[in-house]
Amino acid sequence: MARKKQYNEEEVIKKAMGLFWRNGYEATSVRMLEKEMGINQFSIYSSFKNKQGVFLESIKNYKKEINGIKEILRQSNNGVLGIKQYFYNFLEFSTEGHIRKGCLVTNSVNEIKDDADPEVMEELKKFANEIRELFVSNLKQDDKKDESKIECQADFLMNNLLGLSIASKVFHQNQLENIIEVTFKNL
Amino acid sequence: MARKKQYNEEEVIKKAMGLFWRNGYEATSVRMLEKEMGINQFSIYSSFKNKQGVFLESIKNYKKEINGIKEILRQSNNGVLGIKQYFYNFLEFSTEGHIRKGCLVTNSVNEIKDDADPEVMEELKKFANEIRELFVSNLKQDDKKDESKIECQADFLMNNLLGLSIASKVFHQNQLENIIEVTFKNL
DNA sequence: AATAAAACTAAGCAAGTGCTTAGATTGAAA
DNA sequence: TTTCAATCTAAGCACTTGCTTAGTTTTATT
Repeated sequence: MARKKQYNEEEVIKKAMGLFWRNGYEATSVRMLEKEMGINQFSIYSSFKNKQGVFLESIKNYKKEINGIKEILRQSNNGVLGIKQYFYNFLEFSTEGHIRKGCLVTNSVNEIKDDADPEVMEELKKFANEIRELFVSNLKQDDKKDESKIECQADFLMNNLLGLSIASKVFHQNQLENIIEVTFKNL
Repeated sequence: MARKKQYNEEEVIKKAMGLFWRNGYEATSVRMLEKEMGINQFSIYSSFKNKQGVFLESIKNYKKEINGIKEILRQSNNGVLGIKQYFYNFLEFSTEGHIRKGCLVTNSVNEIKDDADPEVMEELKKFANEIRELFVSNLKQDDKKDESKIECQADFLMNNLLGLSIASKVFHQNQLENIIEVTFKNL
């Protein structure tokens, strides 16, 4: 007794995610989302409540895609080397054609004002910590490291991952590879 | 035979810089600049041409303030240790009250779209490379390091500096200190 | 005191923002 | 085949954006 949706919500979110990733949150207008997602504003608002809703859903989708990479590492079970591989994957992942997009989460952390959108910020912090925990569990796979050293190294690795997202916009490919090599040299 | 300006351009730019730093480029409107700088829109446009002009001038001012720190290090002449000190200074510098603002340049690199504002982007890249060169010259103060190793380490250090700017918004103070310690542990 | 150029104020412009709503279209159940 | 709620389109809402302009005030020089 009703009409069927003419679009698939997951499909249109993927497109929205791409736009947010390339463009940033604020710089992406609902009109642009309309075009990119290929659906009318009304549909956007009825499916995702508002622009923030589209963004939160985009972050969820991003998580899913990242989880794909994470899973590979978790299974490989080779500690620090696994993390290093993750860094290289990340470098590829954050590049589209010749455009370096960085990491959607890092970009957003930097853009979104803590107090202006606490809900989104909370989501982003959670995400960053999930990756950090992944690093911790991988570091534990290598023997003879005490707990506190592992925590420090995880922070250090996160810092370099966050940095790469920005560095990728300013530095050349070979510099980015240098960075990864030096980062893992003494771990 | 003309009226005198009722404001000092350097003074109002300092205020503008603070606002851009806290708020980001896009999120700062000319109306907000009016209030913060304490002058009328007309004056803003006649002194600095447009919003981008105010921003470029703000970056120059930021450079000046950073140069203050840089000079201390240059004179101290103690290589890697000098850079480490710079990192700690940066951490303080990027904090105002309890609010972590990160680095104005890093924030901007992340926000400004390469092709949308190439002029600003060029300025930011130059700035990043100036700091990198400072690192290179400090690294050379320590003996027995070959050229290529120094270049790699400079990239690595820049990556950690860029990272800190974002990490400071997501992690706690002690984690930030951990990061610096691990970064310099094996240099 | 008269002049005129620079600096000021404040109103206003077109275009863009996030979001809503009135009305036409669809399509599965009655 | 009729019904009617979900889905669509497109126009429009109030508000903000960067920037301009008409008109007033100031002030060093004549």
